[in-house]
Amino acid sequence: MSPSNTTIRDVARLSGVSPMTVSRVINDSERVSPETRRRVEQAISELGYVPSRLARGLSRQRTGTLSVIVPDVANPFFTAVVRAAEEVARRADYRVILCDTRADLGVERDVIAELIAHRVEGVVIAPVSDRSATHLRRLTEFGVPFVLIDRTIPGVDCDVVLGDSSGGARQLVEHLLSLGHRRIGFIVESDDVSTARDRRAGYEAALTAAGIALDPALVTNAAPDPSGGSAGMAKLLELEKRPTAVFTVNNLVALGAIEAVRAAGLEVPDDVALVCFDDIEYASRLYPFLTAMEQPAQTFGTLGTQLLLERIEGRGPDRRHEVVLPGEFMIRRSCGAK
Amino acid sequence: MSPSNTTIRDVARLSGVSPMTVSRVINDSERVSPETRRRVEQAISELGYVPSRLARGLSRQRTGTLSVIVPDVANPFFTAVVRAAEEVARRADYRVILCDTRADLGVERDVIAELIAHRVEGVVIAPVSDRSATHLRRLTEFGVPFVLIDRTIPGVDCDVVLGDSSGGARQLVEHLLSLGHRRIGFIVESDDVSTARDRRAGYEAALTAAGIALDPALVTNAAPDPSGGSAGMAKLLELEKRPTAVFTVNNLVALGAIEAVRAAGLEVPDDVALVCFDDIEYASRLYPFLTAMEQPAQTFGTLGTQLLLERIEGRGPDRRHEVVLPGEFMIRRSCGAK
DNA sequence: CCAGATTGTGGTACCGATAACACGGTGGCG
DNA sequence: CGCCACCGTGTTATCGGTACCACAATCTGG
Repeated sequence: MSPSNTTIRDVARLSGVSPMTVSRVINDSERVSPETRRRVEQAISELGYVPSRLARGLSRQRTGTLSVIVPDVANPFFTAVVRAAEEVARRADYRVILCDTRADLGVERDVIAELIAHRVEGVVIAPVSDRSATHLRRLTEFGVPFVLIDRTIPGVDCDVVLGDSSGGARQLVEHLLSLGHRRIGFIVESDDVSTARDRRAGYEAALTAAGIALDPALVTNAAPDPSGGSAGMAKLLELEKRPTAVFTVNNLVALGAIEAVRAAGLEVPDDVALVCFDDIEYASRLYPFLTAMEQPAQTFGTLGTQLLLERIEGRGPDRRHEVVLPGEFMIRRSCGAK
Repeated sequence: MSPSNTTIRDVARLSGVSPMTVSRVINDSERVSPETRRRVEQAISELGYVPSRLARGLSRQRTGTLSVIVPDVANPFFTAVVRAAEEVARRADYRVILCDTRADLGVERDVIAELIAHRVEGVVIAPVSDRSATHLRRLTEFGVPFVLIDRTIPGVDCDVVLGDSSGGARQLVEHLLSLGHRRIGFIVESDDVSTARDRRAGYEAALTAAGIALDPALVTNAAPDPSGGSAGMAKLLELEKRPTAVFTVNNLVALGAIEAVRAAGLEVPDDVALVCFDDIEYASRLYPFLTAMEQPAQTFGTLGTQLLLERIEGRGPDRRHEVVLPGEFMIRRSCGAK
C-alpha cells in the first residue's frame, strides 16, 4: 500500500492520539506536549505520511493555488513574467497553474471557468483584450482576486501593472523623427487591447508634436505575432509612398516585419528603419539588432504576484494599485542610428 | 453572497431534488429524467453554481492536475516543451502546475513534495540531474506516474522522451572535423546529467573515429547557462594551444561562449568556430547564426504529456516507452562553413 | 486552599462532493 | 395476474482534513 493512502487517522492510531492532535502537530499549532509531538512525528515518518492539501483545502477553504494566464508563454516577454511569478508564488508557498490562452478569447473563458471550479485563490492575467472583461467579471462574482499585467481594461476595477506604453511609443517615434524620418509606419494589433491603443496614442502624439499629418495608410492592423508582422509590413511596402521607418507594437511583430522586408529584397535598417516594444533578450545578446523600448518583464511578474498575494491575504490597500513601470530605451541597429 | 459559496445542496433545495440527483446532472450520468434535468439546470444557472473540483477531487480521488517541472522555463527549449505540454493537458481537461527548479536539486525536492501533497495525478519532468532519482522515487512510492523529458536517469524505470544526444553530438563534431578542425573544445555541464554524458560520448566517438587523440584540456565543465558558457570559453581561450572550434552542450552555453570570444577581442566563426545543441528560435529568425542540432522541443512536450496521460488512465503499455527523437542539423554561420 | 485560568487532548460536525446501496413505481412477459 | 428487470431518485457513509467546543488536569494567585 502506497503512503498516499495513509491518512491522518492512520497516524493517529499508530501514535495513540486523536486525529485532531495529529492535525495540530502538522500545523505547528502550539498546545501539543513535546512528548506527544515526538510520538506523532515518529509515526508520521514511519508511515511516510503526507497530509493531503486537497482535504485541507476543502476544510479550510484555501487551495494554496494561484494561476498565471498569458496569451503566449513563448513570447520572451511573457516567459519572463511567468518565470518571475512562479518564483514569487513558490516562495510564498503557493502553486501556480499556468494557462496559455494563445490569445484566444474562447480559451480564456474556458480556463477561467476551470480555475474557478478549481478554487484558485487568485489570478495574474495578461488578458487577451478588452473583451476579456466578461470573464474577469466572473472572477469577481466568485470573489477571486486578480491582477492585470501588461494590459488594463477600462471599467475593470483591480490592481494593474503596466508599462508606459504611450510614453514609450512616443519616445520610439521621436527617435525615428530625430533620425530624419517623416513617413513612419505603425504595425499594431487591434484597438481593443490597451497597449495597442496607448502605443497608437504615443505614435500619434509624437507625429502631431512634430507637425506631421497622420496618414491612415501608414497604420496597419495585424495579429500580434510574427505572421501578423510579416503581413503588416508587406502591406506597408506595397504603398505607393512607402514608409522609410516602421514602429511595431511588439517584438514578435518586429520579427515578422523584418522577415517581410528581407523577403522583398530590402534590408533593415538601410531601406526601412525599425523600432519596437519589448526585446528578444537572447537574440540581442547574440546579435544586438532591435532598437526597442525594453520593459522590465520580470518586474511585471514579481510585482503583479506580490500585489495579488496582498489581496489574497487581505493586506491590500483599499484603493486599487496602478503601477506603471518605465521602460528602457535601447538603441541598436534596426533603427539605423549611427 | 458570492456564488462560490453555492453548493450542490443549494441547487438541490432550489430544484426540489436530492444533492445526488444534482450530482448526476452535473456529471451527465444517464438515469435522470429530462424534466428533472431541466429543473436542475435551471437552478444551476439561476444560482450561478460551479461545482467544486476540490470536493469532487477528494471524493473521487482525482484532482485533474498534472505538473510540468523544468530546470529553466526561460530556456527556449523548455519554453516550447512547457507550452506544448500545457496545451495537450488542457485539451484533455487537466490543469498544469508549472515548476521551475532553476536547476536546483533542493528546489526540485521541495516542489515534488508539494506536488505529492497536492495529489497531482502525474508529472512531466526534465530532472536536474541523476541525483533527482531520490525525489522521483518519492513519486513512485506515492503511486504518481511521471515521464522523463530530455534527460534519462539510470535505474529509474519510467517512460522517457529523449533526443539523440550522442548521435547528434557526433554529427556536430564530425561537421567541424570536415571543416578541417583538429583541436575541438567542448563546454559541457557536469556528468551527472544524461545529455551531458551522451553528448560527451558522441564528441569522443567522433574524434576517435577520426583518429584524433582526446585532449582532456579541451573539455571544460561549466554551468549550463550563459555565464557557464562564458567561463568555459574563457578557460579554453587561455590554453596555450587553444581550440580552433568549440562544441557547447546547449544553446545558452553557446550564447555565453560567444560573448567570451568577443570579450577576448576575437570573433566567431573567424577565430573560433562554434556548434551546439538546441536553437534559439527567435534569434535565428532575426539573424541565422548558431549552427545547431535542433531538437523538436514541442514534440518533447506533446509526446511526453500524451505518454503521461496514458499512464494515468492506465492505458499505458506494460513495458516502458523510450522514445528517441532525431534532431535536425542546421548549418548557419557560427561554424564557419561556406 | 479554592476559584478561575491555562494546558493538552478528544468528540462531533462539517467542508462539498460522490459511491454504493436501497427503494418505490412502471412495464414486459409467461 | 404475478414476478422480475429496470428506471429514476433518495439515503447514508465517506473522501481527509479542520473548526469549534468540551473537558480533565495542572497551574496561578489571593
